[in-house]
Formats: sequence, C-alpha cells, structure tokens
Amino acid sequence: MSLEEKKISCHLTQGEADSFIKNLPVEEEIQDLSEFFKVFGEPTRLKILFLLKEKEFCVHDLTVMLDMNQTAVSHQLKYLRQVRLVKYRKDGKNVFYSLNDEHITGILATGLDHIGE
Amino acid sequence: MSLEEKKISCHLTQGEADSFIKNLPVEEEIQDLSEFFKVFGEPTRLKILFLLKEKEFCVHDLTVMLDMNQTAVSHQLKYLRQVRLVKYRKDGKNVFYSLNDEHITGILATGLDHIGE
DNA sequence: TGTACATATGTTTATATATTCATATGTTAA
DNA sequence: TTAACATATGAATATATAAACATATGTACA
Repeated sequence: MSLEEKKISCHLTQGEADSFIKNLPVEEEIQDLSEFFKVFGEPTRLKILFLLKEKEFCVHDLTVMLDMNQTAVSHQLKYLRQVRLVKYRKDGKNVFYSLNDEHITGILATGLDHIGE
Repeated sequence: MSLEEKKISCHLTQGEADSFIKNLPVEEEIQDLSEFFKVFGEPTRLKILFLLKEKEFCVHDLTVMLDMNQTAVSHQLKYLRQVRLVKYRKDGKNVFYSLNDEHITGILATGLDHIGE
C-alpha cells in the first residue's frame, strides 16, 4: 500500500486532501474575499449602500436619513471608500457619495433573495 | 412655500427623505441581510464553504485540510448550521457536513469575480 | 476676518466574536 | 467495560471594530 493511499482522516488520503487544498483560493484571495463580504455584514453600511443605490447623497443627507451621528456616518463612508465601493465628489461645503461598483446591486439583490425565503 | 418643499439637508426636502427611507428594506430585513453576509466575511468560514462546495466532509477531514484546531472548526460549523448554510448527517463516530443552500456557490463566484479585477 | 456650516479624523470605549482551553458526550472495537 | 477516537460545547481570552467624543480641517458668506 503506497503512502498516497493511506487514510489520514475519515475518508481522505494525503493525495486527496492535497488536491482539495490546492483547489482552494489562495490565502490572499480568501482574505480579500472575506473583507469584501464583511462590508455587507454590517447594518449601517448596508443602509448606506441601499440609499446610494438610488442616487448620490451628501454626508448630511445620509446622516439625516439614517438618523445617526455624523461622525459614525463619516467613518463608515471612509471604510466604504477604502474598499472602493463608493466614490465621492466635492461640491463646495458638501461631499457627495455614490456607488462605485457594478457588483453591489447584484450582491444586494442576491442577499435579499436569500433572506426572502 | 410648503413644509414639504423646505430643504432639511443639502438637497433633500422632508418628503424626499421620507420617500427614500420608505424604500429601504425594513430594519429586520437589514439585520437578516447583514447576518447573512457576515457569514462570508470570515476567512475560516469561507474556506469551509469552498471545501464543502466540492463534496461532503467530516469534521476531522476539515480540521486536517484547514490545519486548524478541531474545536475552532466545530464552532464555525455550529455557526454555519445555525444560519442553515450547511447540513450534516451522522455516520458512526463521524459527522459529515455538506452545503445546504443553492445560493452559496453563486455568492462565492460573484465575490471571486469582484476581487479578481 | 470671523462665524457658521459640512466633513474628516484620532482616540476612547463598548461590544462582538474567533480561537483556545478544558471538558463533556457519544461511538466503536478490543 | 475500558480505551481510543470523533465531535460538541461552555468558559476564558484576545482581537476586531462600530459608535461616540473631542477636535481639526475646509468652505462660504456676512
């Protein structure tokens, strides 16, 4: 019996295990992917994204509609900026934010579809 | 000038703001949705899901392939069970886990598509 | 130029949670 | 029925992070 055939686990040989591990996304992709999904795993960010799906808004618009602290909204917008899901333009005293990724609407729709069962 | 027309924010009247707020998913949906996405926002859970996408595995299989503490794996499997993304069957000493949701593959693919740009 | 307004950001605090440790439960086979 | 193995789980710990607080920056306008 070769080394390859020896079970290292319930039903796995070393060779089989290696093969499954090899087909996993590499560590960096896993990290990036989890950070991408993490964005959507927080209620405030979700609400911001749902609002921006309709049209661009300035920070104060969002603060009013979300009924939240301006600071909290700004921090979340900074977060969304860093992961490049939103972009912004300055106009006088205001900064207008809008979506910057065409996947967002689809992702949100899939999620809604899921919980709507 | 009616109350409706008075700006309460940068460019919003009260009526407009109310309208956008009304079109948001209700609070409970937002909560459910964020908890759904939160599942995918963690590297260990992602790896488990990617592995289970191939075939069912017992806890020890996963522990070996992920090179992780059995306890940590069990805790994440419990989590995944609770949000109904995996199901399990017992077979003697082993418990085999498999995916329990047809959205998962699509969600993962969309995410990979996103980070692959 | 000073005041009000809009936004950003560093720090702190409170909370959530991933992992580990210790241990319990359950199963199989000697 | 005892030993070895597989899995689960409660508690402790360490870390991440959302929100709040204090404050800074930047803009417009009187």
